Amino acid sequence: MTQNDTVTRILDAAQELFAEQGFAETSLRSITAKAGVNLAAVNYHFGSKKELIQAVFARFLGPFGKMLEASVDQYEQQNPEGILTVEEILRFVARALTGVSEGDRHKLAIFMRLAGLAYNQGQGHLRKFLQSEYRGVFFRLMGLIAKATPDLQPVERFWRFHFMLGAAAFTLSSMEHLRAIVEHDFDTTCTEGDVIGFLMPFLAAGIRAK
Amino acid sequence: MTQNDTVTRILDAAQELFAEQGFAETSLRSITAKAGVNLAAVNYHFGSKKELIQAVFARFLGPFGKMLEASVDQYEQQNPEGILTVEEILRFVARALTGVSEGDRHKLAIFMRLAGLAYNQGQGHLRKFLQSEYRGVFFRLMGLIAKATPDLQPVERFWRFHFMLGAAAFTLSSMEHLRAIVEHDFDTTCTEGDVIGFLMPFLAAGIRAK
DNA sequence: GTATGTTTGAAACAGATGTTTGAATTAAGT
DNA sequence: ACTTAATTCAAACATCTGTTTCAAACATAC
Repeated sequence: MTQNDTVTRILDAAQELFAEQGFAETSLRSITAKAGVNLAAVNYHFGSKKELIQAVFARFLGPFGKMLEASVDQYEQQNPEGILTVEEILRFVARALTGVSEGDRHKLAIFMRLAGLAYNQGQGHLRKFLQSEYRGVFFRLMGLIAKATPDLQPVERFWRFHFMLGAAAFTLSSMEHLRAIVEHDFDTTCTEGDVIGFLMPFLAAGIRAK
Repeated sequence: MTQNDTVTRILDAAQELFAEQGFAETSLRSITAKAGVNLAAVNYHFGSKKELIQAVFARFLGPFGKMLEASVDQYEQQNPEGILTVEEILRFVARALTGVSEGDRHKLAIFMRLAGLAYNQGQGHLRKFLQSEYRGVFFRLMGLIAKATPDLQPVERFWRFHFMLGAAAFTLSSMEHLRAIVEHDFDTTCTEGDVIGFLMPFLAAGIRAK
């Protein structure tokens, strides 16, 4: 009801509108209108629109990183010297993603869109913010993949890792649109879990091709 | 030298700035300034900013579609009843892409970045425009892939097609940045052809996983 | 060379944007 | 209860946006 409620409602509204329209296309006025708060509340609580975008992302990234590291830690404690397969790594990632985003359908799409934009944009506040917050999780993941694909040349593994990242970021970030197409063209519905279920064997097969 | 020159210079400048900054983030004033033309020239020659965005795409997508259809036509004439493998399809696409963008080494990366942005950024009009103008090429490609993967469920094939699209768009659009990382971290250089050489087996293995 | 249609140019327009202000309201501390 | 700090609110601000205007420059045809 006091500060926390306003902050949360702004984050919720911004998250949803960002997922629907993108960042530049979403105005602070539409966010505050949807949240039912005053326009000035954004600048009061977050400082600027950029910081609001980062806050939306941080609210997802923080728990995701912790959840992923926790499951990996737990595995490595129970299986010292154990080596994860690619599928197991992907399953850890998927579980962390869906675990964090459960209860809110757009959270995953937002995260992926932000990740994709920050990666594509050669510079900007998004990329810097993402790099500083994401670095630890990123390198940990890379290390696991390296262990799982010992007979792959480092350079090719680097590229394949980014192919995976691209397929995931690109598809999951526009999942809403693609799911609408599926519903229209194939008369079927796809849950978020279905898409991830399709995605994982694709990625696993790609990374150990040939 | 008169009209055509102004139109071309606007398209060139817009193409480059869109790829660097995105659509919503690029103003008509920055475009006309870079092109060295008057601000009103955009609305005079293209009608609106939306139509300018579409024109940028049409200039690349038109020749690409024609070149792709031509090579497929030629193949089907020489090999009636022949069925292309996934690798051969990808090679046709790659050849059409590099063929259209030859002469400008960055054109492919720019277009891929634009394509990625078109998916990720809002721009509903772009999606509709691309769907209505290039449905032919899209469905033709889909049909070829369907023939090459007969034992795949249509819905899963749809998703895998977009996984491929995502891996390609994401990676090729930020190829320059990723190549810089490779050079720094692995002390090796990767040509554009090398990356495509890494990409194609990854995609082929992914689309016929399991 | 004059008339006609096309393209450019500088300026203004109408509206939306992120941000700031300062008073009013609410909550917290003592 | 009184003070103090935190929060909300309506309004204004400065700037940027895409678009329009209309006269000047240009090319073209007769």
